[in-house]
Amino acid sequence: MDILRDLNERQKEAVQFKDGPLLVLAGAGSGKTRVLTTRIAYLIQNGVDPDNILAITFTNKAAGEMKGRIYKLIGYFAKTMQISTFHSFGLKIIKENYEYLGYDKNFVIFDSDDTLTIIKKILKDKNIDITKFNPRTIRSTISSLKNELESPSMYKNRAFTDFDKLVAEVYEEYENTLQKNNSLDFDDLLILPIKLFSERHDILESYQEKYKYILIDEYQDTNEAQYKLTKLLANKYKNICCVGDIDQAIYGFRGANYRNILNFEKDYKKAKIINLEENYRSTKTILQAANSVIKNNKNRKEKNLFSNLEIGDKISYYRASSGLSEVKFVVSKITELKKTVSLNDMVILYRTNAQSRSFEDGLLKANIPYKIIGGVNFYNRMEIKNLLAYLRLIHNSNDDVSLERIINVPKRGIGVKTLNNLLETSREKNKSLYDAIETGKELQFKKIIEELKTKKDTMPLTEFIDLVLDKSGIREEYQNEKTLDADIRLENLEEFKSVAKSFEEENGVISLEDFLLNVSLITDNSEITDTSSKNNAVSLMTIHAVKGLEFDYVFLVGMEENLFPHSNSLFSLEEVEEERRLCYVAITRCKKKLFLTNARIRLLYGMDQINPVSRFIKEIDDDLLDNIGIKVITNEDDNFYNKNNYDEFKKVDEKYQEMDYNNNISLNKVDLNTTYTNSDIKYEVGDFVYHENFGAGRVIEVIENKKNPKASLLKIAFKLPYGVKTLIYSHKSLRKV
DNA sequence: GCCTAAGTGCTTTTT
DNA sequence: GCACTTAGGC
Repeated sequence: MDILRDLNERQKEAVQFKDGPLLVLAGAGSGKTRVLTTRIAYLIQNGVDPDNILAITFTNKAAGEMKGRIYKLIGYFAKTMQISTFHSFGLKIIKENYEYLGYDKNFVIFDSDDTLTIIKKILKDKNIDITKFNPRTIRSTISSLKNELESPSMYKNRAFTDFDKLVAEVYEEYENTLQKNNSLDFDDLLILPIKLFSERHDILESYQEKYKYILIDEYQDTNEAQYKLTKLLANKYKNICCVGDIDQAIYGFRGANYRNILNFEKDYKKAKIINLEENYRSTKTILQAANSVIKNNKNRKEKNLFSNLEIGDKISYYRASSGLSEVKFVVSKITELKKTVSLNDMVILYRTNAQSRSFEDGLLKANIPYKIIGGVNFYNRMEIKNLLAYLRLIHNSNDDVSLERIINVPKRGIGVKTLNNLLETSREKNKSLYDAIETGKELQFKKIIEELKTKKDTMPLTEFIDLVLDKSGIREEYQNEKTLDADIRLENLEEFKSVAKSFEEENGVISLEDFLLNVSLITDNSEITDTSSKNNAVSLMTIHAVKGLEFDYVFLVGMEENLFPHSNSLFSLEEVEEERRLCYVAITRCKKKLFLTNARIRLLYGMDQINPVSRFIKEIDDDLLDNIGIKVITNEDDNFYNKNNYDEFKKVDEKYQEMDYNNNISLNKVDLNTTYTNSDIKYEVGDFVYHENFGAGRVIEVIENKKNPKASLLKIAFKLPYGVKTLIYSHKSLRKV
């Protein structure tokens, strides 16, 4: 079979390029995955041993998909090939070298929840006020440091502010705690292999020999650690093929650095570079919209992505009066579409997970099946985490974090006091909490675990899980409760068992150890949330989660300033540009028809927010947009709100909601007869104002300039998604409401 | 030690 | 709006 048959010239070139460094700059929808998979097949057809190929993707989903596609091309060989995410590849290396790295065989991986618990505990021990220093911020700072390969001692030398000094201390303590618990965090999965390779050249060389051909997907999203890891591995043979697109770099917040792409030529002399610029996915209209948005980024390389597909439909833009009416609009469109189109071809995309709920409600009411990808995690539910903690403790009795979690679950009368005593003893005797248990109710708990330990290797995993549920008393507790909530939790536990079962079916007999390690890798992002779905369902997900996928019909919702671009990003150009790339990713997922929506007022986190139209909408050429319903983006329209006081917003909105849904036209006739002038406005504390970028706000302080009253400043409180932000402004950028 | 009520702070995106 | 924490009564 001719695997090259359907490729264009550029794609062929990329596939056939054999030895040496190769960078493929692949625009959205240009057949990137196809090139990668075909290239792998081609290498194998031309004599490369599949065992010598390493392919790295970003998500488990992408890895799975790539495996499937290679399997289709070349069959059997695909099974043994190493196709995985950076993190699972790292885990593999660690498993093969745990002793050298100083871990016991039964090490476990802590997810971000566990690590947060550790950080909180360290802060408590140090008597640090948690309200002053946010544990999450500390955690993410430590994570960034780790990904930048900066050790606690290195960081100490350059920590000068109070916060930095604290982080340095906590970081050191945190690393000790992980070590003591015989555990790793996610970042360690990348760092430890690097450590291993840097210290042991012989080991590095054996891996270099094994992985003679390396392929990396989504290269623009690699961070320092990932970059370093690939560089080490590729250093000997330099058969490295990286694929990426700077315009789709959306993981800067996690330390990814798209400049790794720009530096490729410096890193690998005589690198071959191939541009893929023909888009096979989207209509001309959609592609043009995407291009007109992304061209506003200053930090990028100009490129010319084109489509030879039809012009297609215009993009529908709907500005709803409220969050609710935005939902109604989307649901009504889906209802209409589903008469002729499969629900599987539709997706609702949003910037933040919090936005999914209202769409869920709407779809539920309309009886439209949907599935949520990502979002509130199955593995994050209390009952699952508790069960996992049991399993982990059984597997690794040094795991203090898990022990603390479950020693009193279900209630055994072991409270704070007992636990503190136990902590004391464990510290004195330098033992793990588990080993420090000698008396009392704790001992009964220990006996349960001991008994389970002896049984763990005597039965299939699913049976063992049942045993844990019974012996621990978890099942009994929920059964006795007889509430809907408890029933759901029981169901979730059953669901967890079936996850274990499918692991067994896939891999044959699986040890508790392998199960735990595998589960922790999918822990933080699953696609299990699958509420009402059969085989036919609308997908809901964040834009981050949709990367790499495509849909005929895309609803991109919440196109408002503060939401998208997100309010946290507005203060830095770099971050706004990342938001813009995110928008580019969202638009380019769409094959046939794109819907953009937003709301004038929305209820978020319990408060009303009034946001301006997203700048990304304004960046799209007007003639590509088809405005449905009320007339939009005109100044008159925005002024409509500005002319009212805030309390009236809501009343007007209620009216709007009825009207714009049933009778769009009448809205244009609304005239409030209020005049508005820009000069000589006196502001007082309590006045409502409207700002171009931040939306509605309220004056909390007037800082007068007596000499020049017009230069007086105002302290304004804006209601942003997570509370109130105060900013100081001159009159100029504001309008009184 | 356990339970409840009240209070607080928060959520950008993910392996 | 929610999840998590804390205080105080039992």
